[in-house]
Amino acid sequence: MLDLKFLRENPEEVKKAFLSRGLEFEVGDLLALDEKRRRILGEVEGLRSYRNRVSREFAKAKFEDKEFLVEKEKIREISEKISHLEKELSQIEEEIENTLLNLPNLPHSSVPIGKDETENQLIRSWGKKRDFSFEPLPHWEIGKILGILDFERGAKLAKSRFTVSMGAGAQLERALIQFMLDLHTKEHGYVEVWPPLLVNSQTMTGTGQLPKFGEDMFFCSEDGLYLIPTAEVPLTNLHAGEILDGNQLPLKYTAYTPCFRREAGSYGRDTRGIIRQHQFNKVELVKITKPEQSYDELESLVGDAEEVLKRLELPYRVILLCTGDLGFSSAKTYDLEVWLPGENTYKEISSCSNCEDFQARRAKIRYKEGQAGKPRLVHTLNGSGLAVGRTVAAILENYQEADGSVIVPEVLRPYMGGLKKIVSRES
RNA sequence: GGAGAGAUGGCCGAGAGGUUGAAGGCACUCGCCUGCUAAGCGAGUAAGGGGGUUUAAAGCCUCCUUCGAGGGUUCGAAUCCCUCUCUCUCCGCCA
Repeated sequence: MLDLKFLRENPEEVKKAFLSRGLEFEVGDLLALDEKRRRILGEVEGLRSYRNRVSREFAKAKFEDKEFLVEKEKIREISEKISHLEKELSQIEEEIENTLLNLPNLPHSSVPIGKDETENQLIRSWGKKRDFSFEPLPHWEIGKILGILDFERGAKLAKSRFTVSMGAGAQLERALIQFMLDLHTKEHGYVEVWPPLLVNSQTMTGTGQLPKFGEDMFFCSEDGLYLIPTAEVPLTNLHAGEILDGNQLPLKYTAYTPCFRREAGSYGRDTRGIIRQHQFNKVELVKITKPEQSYDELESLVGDAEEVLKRLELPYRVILLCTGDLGFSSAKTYDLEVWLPGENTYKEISSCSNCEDFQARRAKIRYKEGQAGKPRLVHTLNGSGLAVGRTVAAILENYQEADGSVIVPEVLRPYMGGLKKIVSRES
């Protein structure tokens, strides 16, 4: 959420920042509303102050005095006026809140200006694309040949964009989750969390999914709960409403969770394979930091995610998103894109963002340095470390052999009972 | 799902219509005292918002709000009434 004070003092800067995201927003109305709010607030407070003072005197007064009765009537009228103004005030405040909740974050100054993904910046590439002596297949073909990915039965059980993983396919998901969690907890210092997969609307508002993106989520209306689209939601909101001890920052959390997305409006994109599913596994990384350390922490967060790809020996590149491609809550985002030889393309497999105080302001996550001083908003960061389904796809495509079998990456073998090669399953 | 009890500051806990933003304790901070430690003595320690002061921040001054959330009664509500949420105990159900 945008800081109203910042907007008040830098209206032109804010306008320009939104424009760089492709959002035309007239700040004038909001500022006028804010001015009106402060005017009425001043009036209400003055009246309340008067009422409080007189009421306190009543405590000592004789209740039968004529003066008391007259004054009492007067205060009654003032109270009516107050409640009238309060109603107006809360309407204005709601309108302001509503507007602010629907505005995206401001891009960081290091983010390149650009209108869409074509203007994203390549930061670095890693790994060598393998030379195939045969035509590499896309992962859905390999999955079918091996009998480890079943799209028809997924659609039968639920609907399209649901897939059943069988045998080594299911095992591969589990092995990857275990491998990633072990890496992040044992070597990168993250605390493992197993959070609720259903959360309430307040939590969804804290990280920015609501009110704007309700359509993208599965919602259980009976209970007012949403299925999480990413573990970023419960992890970041863990400390919602809290004032943390500055000495404990940064906090680093990791969680494996299934993620649920309705993918409304993505018809026709990635319709084949397991790249875009309604339900997928992901290991998420979240950091809660002081403002002055958040950009260093973003770099190391990206490194933590990259390490997974390096150990799996999957070629990838790091992309810095331009202003026009930036997510709603993010001030700066790096995407990791893994090489998919079967589809001859790079595909996003991780997205690492610094949300600065955007989510912290919504979720009221603050910290205090020692005894003295005011609470300050923390910065929140999140990144995939990694999307598990897409990692499976990348392994199938990068490690495929001419006979249709797939070599198991070395680091995963201990997690697969020593399995070195996935061969066709007798179905 | 049924019955009952409860929700107060960083924590524990008093408070039952009127200078109570809230006794007391614990914890913490600063000072004093003391070979060290412990104890003792003194002072202090909630958050949000508006306005003022300041180049700005910090700080300071001032006002308002907040005792789970929302609404009501009243000149005045932590205290009375209603609704909701959550926690605990017992019963039922259940992996």
